[in-house]
Amino acid sequence: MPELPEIETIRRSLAPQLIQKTITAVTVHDPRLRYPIPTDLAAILTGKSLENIHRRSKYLLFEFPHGHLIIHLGMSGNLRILSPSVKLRQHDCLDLIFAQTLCLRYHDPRRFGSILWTSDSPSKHPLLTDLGPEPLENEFQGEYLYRVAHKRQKSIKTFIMDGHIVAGVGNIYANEALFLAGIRPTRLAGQIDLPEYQRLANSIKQVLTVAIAQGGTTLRDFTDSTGKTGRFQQSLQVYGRAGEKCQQCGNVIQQQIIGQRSSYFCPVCQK
DNA sequence: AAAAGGACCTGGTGGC
DNA sequence: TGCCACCAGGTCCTTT
Repeated sequence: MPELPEIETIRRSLAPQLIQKTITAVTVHDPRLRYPIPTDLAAILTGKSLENIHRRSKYLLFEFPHGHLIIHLGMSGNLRILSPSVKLRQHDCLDLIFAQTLCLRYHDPRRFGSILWTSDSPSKHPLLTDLGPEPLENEFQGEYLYRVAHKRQKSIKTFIMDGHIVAGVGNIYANEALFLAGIRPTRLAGQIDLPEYQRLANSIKQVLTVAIAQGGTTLRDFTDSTGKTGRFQQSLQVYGRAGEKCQQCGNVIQQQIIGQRSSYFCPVCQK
C-alpha cells in the first residue's frame, strides 16, 4: 500500500494523538505477519510512555524509554486510531491501547507487514542497517546516485526502487519522478549521466515533497490514522494512466513491465 | 558482486 | 451467478 509519503502522512497523523501517552494494554489478535509479532509485546510495552514517532524509509519507529517498536505496513497494512470498543474485523492483528481510551489498531490483509521490537538503536536492526539515504535529506543528491550507479546494468527504475540505494521510493513515485526528470524507466542505471542524475534526484525530492503535502496517494484504500484519504492521486502524471494522453505533450502514455512491476512513461517526454 | 526470478499472502476486478 | 486468471502501493531470499 504505502510508500514514503503515505508513511510520513501516517506518522504525522499519529504523533499529536499518541506522544506522551502511556500504553495500558496490548493485544495480539493474529501474530502471522512476515515475521511473527513478538508474543511478549504486552510485557514489553504495558506501562511505558510513547516518547516519539520517527520514520526511516517506510518503517515507523515508535520510541519508548527502553527501545523501539518498528512497524512496516508491507503492501496492505494500515494503522487506525479507534475507540477500544470498535469491533474487530478480519485481518486485525494488533491493538495498542493508550491511556485506556485510544486504540491503535494494526490491520493487514496480505500480511506482508512487520512488527518488531528492538532495545538497541533501530538503525542497527538488520532490516534497517543497510538502507540507503533518505531522499529528502541533503546527503541525497545526483552526485551520489551517479557514483553508486557506476557500471550498474539494471534499469534506472528498478535501481531507484532499491531501498539500499535510496530509501522509500516505491512504484508510484519511481514512475512519477522519472517522468518529471524526462528519463525513460528502461534506461540502464550505469548509462545515465551526471546532469540527468541531478535532475532525477531533484525530481524524487519534489514528487515526494508534494505528495506529503497532499497527504499521500489513495489508489484504493490508503488512509491516515484518522481515516482521511490522500489527494496526490490527482497529481499523478503517468502512474496508472496507460492509454491516456500525456498532459505535457499529448502523446499516449505507455505501460510496460520492468522488474516485474508495472511501469508507465511518456515515450516523447522521457528519453 | 550484481541481476533475475520466486516467494510470501489476500482481495478486488474483469472476462467468459 | 460462478469460476478463473490476473493484478496490486513491498522486499527478502535463492539461483545464476
